[in-house]
Amino acid sequence: MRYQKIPDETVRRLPVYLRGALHLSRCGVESTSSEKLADLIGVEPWQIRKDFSYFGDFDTPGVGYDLSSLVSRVNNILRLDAGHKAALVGVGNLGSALLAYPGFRTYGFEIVAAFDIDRRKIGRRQAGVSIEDMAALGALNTCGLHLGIIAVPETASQDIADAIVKAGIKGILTFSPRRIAVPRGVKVITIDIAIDLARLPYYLPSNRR
Amino acid sequence: MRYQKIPDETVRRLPVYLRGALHLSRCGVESTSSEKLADLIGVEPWQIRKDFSYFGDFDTPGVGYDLSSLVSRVNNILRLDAGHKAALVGVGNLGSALLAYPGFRTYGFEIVAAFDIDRRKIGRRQAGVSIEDMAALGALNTCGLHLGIIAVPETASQDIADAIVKAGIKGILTFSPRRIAVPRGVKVITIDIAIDLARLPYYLPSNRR
DNA sequence: GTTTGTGAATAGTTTCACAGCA
DNA sequence: TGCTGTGAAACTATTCACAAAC
Repeated sequence: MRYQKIPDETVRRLPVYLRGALHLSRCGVESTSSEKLADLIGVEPWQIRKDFSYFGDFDTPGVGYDLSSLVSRVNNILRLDAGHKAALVGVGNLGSALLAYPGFRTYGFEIVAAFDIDRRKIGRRQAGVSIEDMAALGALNTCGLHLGIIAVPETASQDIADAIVKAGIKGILTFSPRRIAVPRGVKVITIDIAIDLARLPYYLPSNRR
Repeated sequence: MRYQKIPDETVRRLPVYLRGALHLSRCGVESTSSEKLADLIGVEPWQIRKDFSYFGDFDTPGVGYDLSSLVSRVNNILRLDAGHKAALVGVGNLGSALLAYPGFRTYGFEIVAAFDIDRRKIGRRQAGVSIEDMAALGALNTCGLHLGIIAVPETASQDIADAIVKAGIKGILTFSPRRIAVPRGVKVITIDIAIDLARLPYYLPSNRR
């Protein structure tokens, strides 16, 4: 069933499977089944099998998944195997937390550059990265970076996006809830922290449903 | 078309519409059309109309949406109109950023209690909230709080979830990527910061699709 | 026996096109 | 005329059930 469109939902779940597989691996487990993995991460086993089936040739029936080949296969599909360097723009409260966040490493990401507009922060080092002037964003060009993380106030996010796209960034993770417009070929993923909380009350007991 | 199952995807989009409507409202606009709102937030107009149609009686055809009634209607659907008080557990890098995050207010949320395990933090005030000992989590019971935000290290998240559920929390927003088991009737929403970044490379140009 | 891979059935969501109201 | 509300069509994703592989 190779060579057809991969559902976006499948792509969204692959990192979840990857995390589960890495976790088991780190615990010394060498192979697993769709059922065990599903239990661990909280999905149904056939969902995992179906998702993997889009890519074909995952592993042999009857035997389960070999964790190390599973990990490298998913890493390869997601293009994570080479590792990725990212630039962070905005080193405020959230930006600082992101700089220190250990979870990026799980997927081979590393924040190697940070920019801010605040004179008092420029030149300082934080979590091993030195904070540069936003005006120097253009210099990204030469670094082989193609991922940017935006953690600036809402009103500035479009300007920053324009600047980093000009500097060669092809993928943006933004924490600003405002929509940002980018040219074709640039992919934006938005994490809006408050918006997920906003639908929690709807699902609380005693709701009308 | 009232009184049928509301799609989860619709519920997920309502806060987006709400934010757009609030934004226009704050800019002095009094009414809008599905097309203008759609343009602002980056969806298609029929999506908005369809989503609203599940709830019936939104506004009169031919005239557009009155913003203030739109806002109060959506607030009411999402059960945001009474406001919500939340407790934060874990005041590390991320927790501190969340305490200072202004975006929660958009939806009527307020963090009114914070807990940490670190003796040096307990008793201090941060962003107007005093940090309490995690051992005092049980005292939540009496506060009329039913939302909890978990920003503790992965390994501790299940214990914290158990503790706050015991203290009466019905809705949890967790930033820990590990699956949390909760009793029926408790709703968990997970924000996994790194996992969204992990699918960015897949969508980058030069991928095999 | 166990476990995967996958066509087929079911469920859910998006998109369209247009009737109906102001 | 302009815009919403919505049934129906098209599309996408989930779930099942079981054949094939070990």
